[in-house]
This record gives sequence, C-alpha cells and structure tokens, in this order.
Amino acid sequence: MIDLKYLQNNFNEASAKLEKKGVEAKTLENLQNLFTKLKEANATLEASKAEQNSMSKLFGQYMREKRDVTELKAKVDANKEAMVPLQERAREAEEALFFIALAMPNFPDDSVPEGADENDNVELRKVLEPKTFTFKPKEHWELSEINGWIDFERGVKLAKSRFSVLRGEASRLERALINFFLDTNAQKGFIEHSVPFINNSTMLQGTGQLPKFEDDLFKIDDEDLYLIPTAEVPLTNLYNDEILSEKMLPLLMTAYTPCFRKEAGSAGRDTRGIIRQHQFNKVEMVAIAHPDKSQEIFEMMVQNASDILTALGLPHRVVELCHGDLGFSAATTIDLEVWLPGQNQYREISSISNTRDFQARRAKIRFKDGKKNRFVHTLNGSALAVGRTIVAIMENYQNEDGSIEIPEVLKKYM
RNA sequence: CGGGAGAUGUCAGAGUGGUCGAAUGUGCCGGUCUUGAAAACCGGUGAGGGUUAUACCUCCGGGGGUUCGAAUCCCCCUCUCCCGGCCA
Repeated sequence: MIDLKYLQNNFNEASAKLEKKGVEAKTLENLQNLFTKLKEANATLEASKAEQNSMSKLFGQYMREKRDVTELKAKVDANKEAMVPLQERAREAEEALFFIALAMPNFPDDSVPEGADENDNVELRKVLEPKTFTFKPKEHWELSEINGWIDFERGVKLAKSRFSVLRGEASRLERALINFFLDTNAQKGFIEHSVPFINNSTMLQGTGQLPKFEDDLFKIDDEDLYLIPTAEVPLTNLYNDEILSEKMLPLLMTAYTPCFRKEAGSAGRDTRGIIRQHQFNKVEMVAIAHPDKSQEIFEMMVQNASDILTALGLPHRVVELCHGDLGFSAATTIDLEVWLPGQNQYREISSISNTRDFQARRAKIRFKDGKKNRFVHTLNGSALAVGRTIVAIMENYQNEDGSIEIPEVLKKYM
C-alpha cells in the first residue's frame, strides 16, 4: 500500500509518479479526498467517544456515591444515539478508502526508465556469448520429443491444458537444479525454508496479489485459501504483522516451491512447451531489509541470480524494467533473460524486485528503530525458475542428433 | 471428524461489570553498590492511530451483541492443548 500521508502532503509529486504506472490523476484526487474524509470522520467520532467515556466514568462515580443518575443517564443516552451516524460515516469512509488504496500500485523509483511496455526496457549488460551452432538448433518441445522428457498429453489428461509431466532424466535434472539453486543461495546467506503451498487471503493481500489479481489465483473451494503463485507470498508473510528488532535485519530467505497461476489473459501465448504452465517449480529469494540497506541487497540478489546462470553456462542479459512493464508491487525490477537458441530470443528466467515499503505496509512488517516503529523494505527474486532453466539447458546444450549434455556444475547433483 | 479444556503484556500468570491498559513474578533497559561480575535495592519498560508536544481514541485470539459502562455477561468464528477416530 502506498503511503497516504505522503500522497496527501506531496500530491503533485506522488500523482506524477503513479501516472507513469497508468493511474489517473482523478483516481488519486479521489483517494486523497477519501483520506481527508476519513481523518475528519475519525476525529469527530473520537471526540464523541471521549465525551461518552468521561460521562460513563462519572456515572460509576455517582453510583458509588449513591447520587441520582437520571439526568446523567439522559445525557449519556442522547450522546450514544448521536454517535451512531458518526460511527457509520467513519466505517463507510474507511471502507471506501481501502477499496481504492489496496488497488493502487506502488510508486516507481525515480531511477526507473520511461517507457510503455517491455520494448522500452533497458538492457544493462549481456553475460556470456551465445554459442554458434553448426546446425539449426531445435526448440525445447522438439528436443523433448526426441528424448521423451516431457509428456504434455498425459499432463493435460491428469489436470487440464498447461499442465505437463517430466519423465526420467528431465525429472532428475529438475531435482538437481532445485538442489543446486538452494545450495547456491544458502552460500550467499539465504536461509532455506519449507513453507505451506497454500496461504490465506490476508497473506495474499500482504504481498499484493489480492484484492486486485484474484483471477490469477487458484482458490480452494469454500475456504479462505489459495494456492501460492510464488514463494514470495509465504516467505515475505512469514513476518506478517510483526515488529522485528533491528539486529534481525536483513532476513535473507530462500525456498523451493511449486507455483500455481491461472494465467488468465495469456490465452494463446506460449501454448507450446513448458514456458508458461499453470504449475511450475521455482526457487525464490526473499529479503526483509532495513530501508537504508535494501538497494545493496537488491544488487546482491541480481548478481546472485546472474551468477547461477553463469555457473550453468547459460548466456543471458540483465534488463531493467521500464514504468509500463513494472509489476503492481514493485518500485524497481530487474529481469534476467536467458538466451534460447531454439526460439532465437532472450526469455525471462528471473525477476528481481524491490518493493520498498509497499508490501511492508500491507503486511504490517515493521522494525524497531530506536523508539519508533518503521516499515521494513521487502525484496524478492527468482533464483531461478526451474522449468525455464530446463528449457534453457535443453536448447543451449543440444547436439545435432537431439541429445542433451548436462552442465558440468550439475553433474554432482545427478 | 467426535468429546473436553483453554486463548490476557517478553514469558508465566491474576483479574468474572466501573477506581483495569490490566496485580504479582520473570525478562529487558537505566541507576546504586562492586576492582569487575553476580546478588540485593531503586526507577523505567506493550501496540496502533493522533498531536510540534500534550490531550484524546482503539487494542486482553477475531467478529457481533447486551449495558450509561465489558478482559469480565451472551452469540458466532479461528487457533492451541488433552482424549478418541483416521492417517503419511
């Protein structure tokens, strides 16, 4: 959630920032008005409550002194009745405010490049040269067919489209990758966690998936529970509604989880292969950081993900997202895109974001800064998406006959 | 899933309608004493909103109700523990 006090006190600056994320100035004016209204409503209500409280206290005193209370009771009854509409007004003001405030995206950092969509993202650097093939490299689904690695049809039979089954060597490769990722992250100080793959709505709201993106989530029938779309949700919300001591920071966490996404709105995109599935595996990094330290941790996380790709011998590029491509919760995001020779293009394999205090406000994650409580900064990033890494290995390590080499660093894991 | 008990500050634990944001112990912070530490003694010590700072409002698992007034009475929910069932 955005800082409403900041919006109120620096309206022009704030609205300029959010306009770049496609929020109309009108919406923000509305939000600002609602905030002002809420504060007024609360002030009036609280004054009335104060009066009620003091009269009630007096009432008790009269009773003890055995004095007559009829007159006082009449006053207190009248005030109580007058409070009803004030209460209603405050409740409505709060509801109206939160309805809009929870749908407001984060302020982008000042450093975020201008732009409308992914074409305006800024390439920061390329790492490793794509190798030149003496034959036409195949796409991963063709290679899958030759090696029997992925069973698309039976995955669909078991569930529905966009589900698949890995078999044999591919399945072992997946397991090896998960272990390699977790071990590497652990070496960088990220503590491994095993978390529930189902979380409740409060947690999903904390990280920003709810209420706005409910359609992207798989919900459990008749329960306030959702399959997690990323381990960012359970890891970040591990500290939901907590006040941490400053010396606990930074909390560096990593977890392997499956991720479940409805992929609503992406019909027709990446329908072949396992690039875009309803269920995929991912190893995630999450950091809960002191606000002064979040930038350096962000850079460390980007470097870590890039190092993993480098260790696997996978050519990739580091891309800074522009305003238009930035996600809902992110203040700044860097994507890693891996080279896929079969597709002849770079494809996203990791996305690392600093949400600053946006999620911390929603999830109420604070730390003690001396006497005061302050919101932490939360960061998240993939290291890495497992399925897409398999695709990348298949396409980059393919031989002319369709066989696939295993990267050197993974051999000890298989 | 069935039966029973419970949920209060860091923790333990009192409080069953007003003087309770909450006894007492413990932990933590500061001080006295000490060469230093421990012990002992003295003082401080929950959160959120609000204010320049006060005032003031809210919070005793969550929600609703009764009442002038609720930690305390009533209803619903959640969670924890114990017993039984089922089970990797």
